[in-house]
Amino acid sequence: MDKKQCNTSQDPEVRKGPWTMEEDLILINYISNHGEGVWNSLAKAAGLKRTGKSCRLRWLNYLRPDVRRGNITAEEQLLIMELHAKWGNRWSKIAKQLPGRTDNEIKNFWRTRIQKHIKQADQQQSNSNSEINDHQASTSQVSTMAEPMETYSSPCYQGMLEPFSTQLPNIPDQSSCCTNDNNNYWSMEDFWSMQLLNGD
DNA sequence: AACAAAGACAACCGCGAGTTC
DNA sequence: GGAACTCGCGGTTGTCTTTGT
Repeated sequence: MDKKQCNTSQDPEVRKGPWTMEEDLILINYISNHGEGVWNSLAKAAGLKRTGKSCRLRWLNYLRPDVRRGNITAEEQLLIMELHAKWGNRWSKIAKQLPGRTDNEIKNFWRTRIQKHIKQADQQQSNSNSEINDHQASTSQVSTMAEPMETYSSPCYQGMLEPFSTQLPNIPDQSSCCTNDNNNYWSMEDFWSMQLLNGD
């Protein structure tokens, strides 16, 4: 049997792309009633025209009641950077050290925020040290970052930590940053409140 | 006000590991 | 023992939003 078949079905019935609120509700209702199970069967049993894989991802990254959404705090940023230095791109491993955060969220955070800063810092560094450190400044660490930072000698990481660490005294309250500042997200807490009220 | 570029996030894909039969 | 199947991970792409011109 072709492994790909279970992942990328040719079935035109299989939906792709952004999840609708209705699909989210179906998935939440099904899991709250039956629990998590074999995802492919779950998708079918729940009546969702999605792959099991898609359902799993949606549940883990977005719908789970313990998922924390919203800004990553300075404290978390520091922790991510420390753990990335230790383990490299082991996002799921890093995510386990950050309760409520998903590997996908951390991965995206790293790519969009931290790599940008590294790139900038690296450019500044290479500009100032271009004559001295040609071989260091021209490494490909920004493009992949696939290895633990401990293997890198670039001083840009040192500079990276400072802006975050200086923010530490002003770490915002996590509960407020996750709810009040994200009006464009509909709250999963609402769903779970509804579930509780419905006695499900 | 309209458009383009950049940023941020959600979702998909391919692959390897683990499990079941 | 090995084929079939599922799960989980990391990389990549697509889409929506925000910002700048």
